[in-house]
Order: sequence, then structure tokens, then C-alpha cells
Amino acid sequence: MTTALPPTLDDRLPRYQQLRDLFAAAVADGRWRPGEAIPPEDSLAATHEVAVGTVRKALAVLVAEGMLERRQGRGTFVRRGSFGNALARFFRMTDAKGRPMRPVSRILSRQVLPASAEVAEHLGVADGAPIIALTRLRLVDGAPLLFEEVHLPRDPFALLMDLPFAEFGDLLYPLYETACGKVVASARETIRFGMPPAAAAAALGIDAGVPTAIIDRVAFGFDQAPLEFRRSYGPAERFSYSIDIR
Amino acid sequence: MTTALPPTLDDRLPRYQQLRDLFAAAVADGRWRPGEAIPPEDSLAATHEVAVGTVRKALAVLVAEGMLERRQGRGTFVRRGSFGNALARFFRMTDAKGRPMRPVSRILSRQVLPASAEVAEHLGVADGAPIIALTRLRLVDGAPLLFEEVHLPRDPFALLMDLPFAEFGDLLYPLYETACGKVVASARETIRFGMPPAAAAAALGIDAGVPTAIIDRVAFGFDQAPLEFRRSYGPAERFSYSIDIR
DNA sequence: TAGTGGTCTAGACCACCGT
DNA sequence: CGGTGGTCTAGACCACTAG
Repeated sequence: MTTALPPTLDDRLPRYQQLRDLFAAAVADGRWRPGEAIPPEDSLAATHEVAVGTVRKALAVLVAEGMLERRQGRGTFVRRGSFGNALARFFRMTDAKGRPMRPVSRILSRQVLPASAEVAEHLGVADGAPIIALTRLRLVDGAPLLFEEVHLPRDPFALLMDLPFAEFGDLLYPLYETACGKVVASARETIRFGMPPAAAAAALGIDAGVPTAIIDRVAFGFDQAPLEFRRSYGPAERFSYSIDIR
Repeated sequence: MTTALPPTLDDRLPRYQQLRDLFAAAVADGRWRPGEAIPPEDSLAATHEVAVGTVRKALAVLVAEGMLERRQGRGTFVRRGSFGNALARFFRMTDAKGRPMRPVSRILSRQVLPASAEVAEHLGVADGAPIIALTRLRLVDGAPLLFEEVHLPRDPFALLMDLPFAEFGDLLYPLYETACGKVVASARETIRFGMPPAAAAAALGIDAGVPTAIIDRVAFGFDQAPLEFRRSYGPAERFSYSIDIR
């Protein structure tokens, strides 16, 4: 199910807000694709019968929301998912001599399961709905650093069940985009400390009594619908998180 | 008294950017004070000899940066520091029955010290420069939850050395504003996990071997200058941090 | 009612980019 | 060079707030 697109534009809203909703819908339903340029300002103004300044204001809102990107002299583009390697935000990624280390990912398991209550809650699906469950190990310099449980609604991600593990690559979000047409636009992360479950401890090669950082992440698409729920475990003593607060 | 305007206004910058810098300087040096309204748009446009639209664009930038706040029909206002109780972002603040708990603060010690290399680095002052060092305990339901080491440059905060502990209140940032005229506008936090120093363990009433969440925070003013460096310790098992990522 | 910010328009010129 | 977004202007009308 897709989030209800507003078939009726609210005339009480300012015109630039109505335009914003129109443009956001075009991105959310794929008429405007990530990485591609949208029509020029004056063309949009003409087709929607408003002044260019009103289009500019609507686009400015979308740029502020992170959905669009403007490049002077080239055009306005739909932003690609750009979380890059979020792992680097979490864990110290340099070795003893301060050299950066390159992370590698390995898929450990893949199956379709009915959603648990917790997973269903995070993904906004019905209890027991079919879910793709991946476990994944991320290594640095050949040593395990992070164990991840990834949960995806089967519906738009079914293609991942047929993909050989070797073709998953080191990052999942670009794969979601290229293989399933889903772009991760934002996320909510919750961090806590606790003891790892047996599977995580085993995969990481640590004792079940070693404290671990536990990061829950729900990733959302441009339409604010949940796309992925991920729980990651890593040794607490290597954990470090930095954030700017406005 | 009229403060000297910033001697370097870059004519190569767009006019709205020059205006932004002018207005930001007015806030940073206190000519426009937190909570107060700034002059109306058309007045600003007249005194700076630009169109109202250009003033509006400059103000929009400052609103996006969090420095100003617009209220339709009333005016444009300098924002007050509004971190509220940042403690609530970090630790579970509800009791076993889910009722919210009210935090209380108690100052434990206060002295002037030469800045260590680490503190000097964070505060952007010279090594060994005089620093006000506070230690502080934050309690919930009468039980210690967080131990904090607060470091301030003595220069603008000297008044705090004469204030009775009883008058510090539960939050420091409003005190910085009312007593010292310094507004905290943003901050950078770094979270990690480790063992508490002896003083922290003693104040929290825990064993020095109990795992602890360690939060370093550098707080900045509107002019991006560091105002405070704070290191907080709390029991890891009560720690939980949630953040939205764009 | 008077004053404020919010919205919208129409048009001019500038700066950047690829060909 | 032609096309794009970036900046700036001038003016009109609307919506909200306070007295």
C-alpha cells in the first residue's frame, strides 16, 4: 500500500504549498526519478499557471526538506539517498595509527518470516505480514565490527530474495534504489547499551557478557513511509557517536 | 553607544547575504536581544536601502539557521536558547509505571582552574587560561542520575563565581542568559561508553566498574564561538538516545 | 483600526554550465 | 552561445495581532 496521495489539493493552502505537495508526490511516486533533473522553473510555472517566484518558493521548501538539490546553470535534481556509510558515524573507523579503514559487508542469512509485533510496529505493517529478514556482518580489516538484523516488507523488496549474496555489495541503500526503486530519504535512530543476543555475540566473536551498543534504525522514503527496520550490534568500547544539535 | 559595524562586508556576496551578516552581528553583539522584536521589514529595507524582498530573504536565512523567529502579525523576534531539558533526550525519564519524573540539579563544587589541553581545545582558549570548573549532580526522584563536569571561560562568566549555589536553579543555560548575557544557540555532542572516573562513580553512588555512558558537549553562541564544554556521566543501562537524520 | 508579517506577481539582469 | 538557476526590485493584496 502506498500512502494516500492527495487527489484533492487544499485550496485553503498557499499556492506554493499546493505546488510543494504536487512536486513531492511526483518524487514519491517515481514520476521524477532520483538523480534526474526536473523540468525548468519557467516550464513548471507555465504548466501550473503561476509566477516563477511561486515555483521558486515551492522548490525552496523541497530543497530545505532534502528532497531536491539545485545546481546553478544545470537544473534542479531529485536527490539520491546519501547516507553514505552511516557506520562511520558510529564506530571509530581508524586503526591504531590513525589510518582510515574500509568496511566490508557479508550477508549471513536471508528468509521470509511473519512480522513480529515489534517489527510490524516499526514498519507500519500488519502483525504477521511477510517480512524479508536478513542478517549481515560488517567487517573492518577482516575483523567483525557490527552485526545487523535487517527487516524489509516483502512487498516492494521481493526481488532481493532472488539475488545471489555476492551481488549485494557493501551498502544496502543503493541496492534498494537500483534493484527495487526505493530511495531512503531520512531515518530515525535510537541508541542504547545492552548485552548482545547469542547470535550477535557468536557472529562478532565476542562473549555474550561483553557490553554492546545497540542501534535501532527505521529508514523512511520520500513519502515518509517506513522502508526498513534495522537493529545493529557492536562492541561498546569501540562506539562513538557525534551529532550537531540546532 | 553604537557598535562598530563589521569592518569587512564582502561586496562580492549577494546583498541578502551581506544583510544576513549584518543582522547576525546585531544579535551576536547584543544590539538585538533574545526575546525582543527586531525592527519591521520595511524599516530595515529603508535603512539599508534595499527592497523589502531582499530583507525578507535575509531574514528567511536567519530563521532557517534558528537565530530568528517570525510571528505573523506581531513581528520578528530573536530566539531564546531553547534546548529545554536536554537530559530528557538521553536517559529514560519515566519510572517503572511510565510516569514522567522531574529532574533536579545540585552544584557540588566550583573553582577557577587553568585550562587543561583538552578543555582549552574545546573552548578555543589558550592552554592554561583561567576556567570556571563546576561539578554538578542531576537527580530524578531523589536518586542521582547524571554527574557533570562543566567548564566555562572565566572571561564572560565571572559573575557565576559570586552566585550562591542555591540560586543556580535546575538549568544552566537560562542562567547563562540572564546572569551573563550569553545565549546557547547550538551544540555538538559526542557519545561514547566507558568506565567512570572515581569522582563520578562516588557522586552517582555506583561502583567504579559499572559501565557508563559519557556525553561530551560543546555549546556554541549565535556567533559560533564555544561557550561551554561539558562532560556528563550516567549509568549505561538507563541510557537511550534518539535522533532524526535527514 | 493600524501595523505587522505572509503571499503572489511580473519582470529585469547576473552567474554559471555545457556545447 | 543558449539555457539554467540566482539575485533583486516594486508593488499589490491577504491574514493575523494588538489596542
